[in-house]
Amino acid sequence: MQQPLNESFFQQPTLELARSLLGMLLVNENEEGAASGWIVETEAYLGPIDRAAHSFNNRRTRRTEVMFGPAGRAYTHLIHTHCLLNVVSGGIGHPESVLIRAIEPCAGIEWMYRRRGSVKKEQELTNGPGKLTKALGIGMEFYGASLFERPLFIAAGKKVTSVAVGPRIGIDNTGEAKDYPYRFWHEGNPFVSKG
DNA sequence: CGCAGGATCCGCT
DNA sequence: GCGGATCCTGCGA
Repeated sequence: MQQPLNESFFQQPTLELARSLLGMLLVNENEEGAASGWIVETEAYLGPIDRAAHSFNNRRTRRTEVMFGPAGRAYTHLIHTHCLLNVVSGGIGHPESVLIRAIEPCAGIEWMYRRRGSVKKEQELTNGPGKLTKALGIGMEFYGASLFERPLFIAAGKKVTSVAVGPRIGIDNTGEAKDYPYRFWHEGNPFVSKG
């Protein structure tokens, strides 16, 4: 049984947190058991100065409210028909977050296949931000939930030695912000969404 | 109250 | 590789 990380893990600058999250284990426990995967790809969103972030210019609405709270909570939001999972960082009053873009399946793989429906290859279960939330059964009901407490939490995983850095994905129409090197991934891992 | 657009995925070519 | 699905959020009137 995995143990959640201490809350203090999340008390670090957002870009360092995005790097530190690589290799950590994302776990969701429910009535069926536990499904989990190692984080292999993340993206940082630095609110006030980052035009690509929902919290750009400190925009504060019901949707972005949780990012103004303490670090270590979950910021979930819908895009098209999918749910995306972010880790809130930056501390109180600093609306920053880290998007979990891809994970490598660890436990509960059979349930992931069941939730993902027609997917046949293990690689396609979790190699995208909308895919991994569906595979793990994460939805908007986790908005604001603490990621250092069950049932949805982050635990110590394996050490990632080879880290690559580059621009983010899917945000082409946001001026200079699209070129910021805020994306981190485990180099060579086949479960990364691109590259 | 209506409209424009988005941190995506999937199927088909 | 490309285009459509599909629906909520934010903003302006």
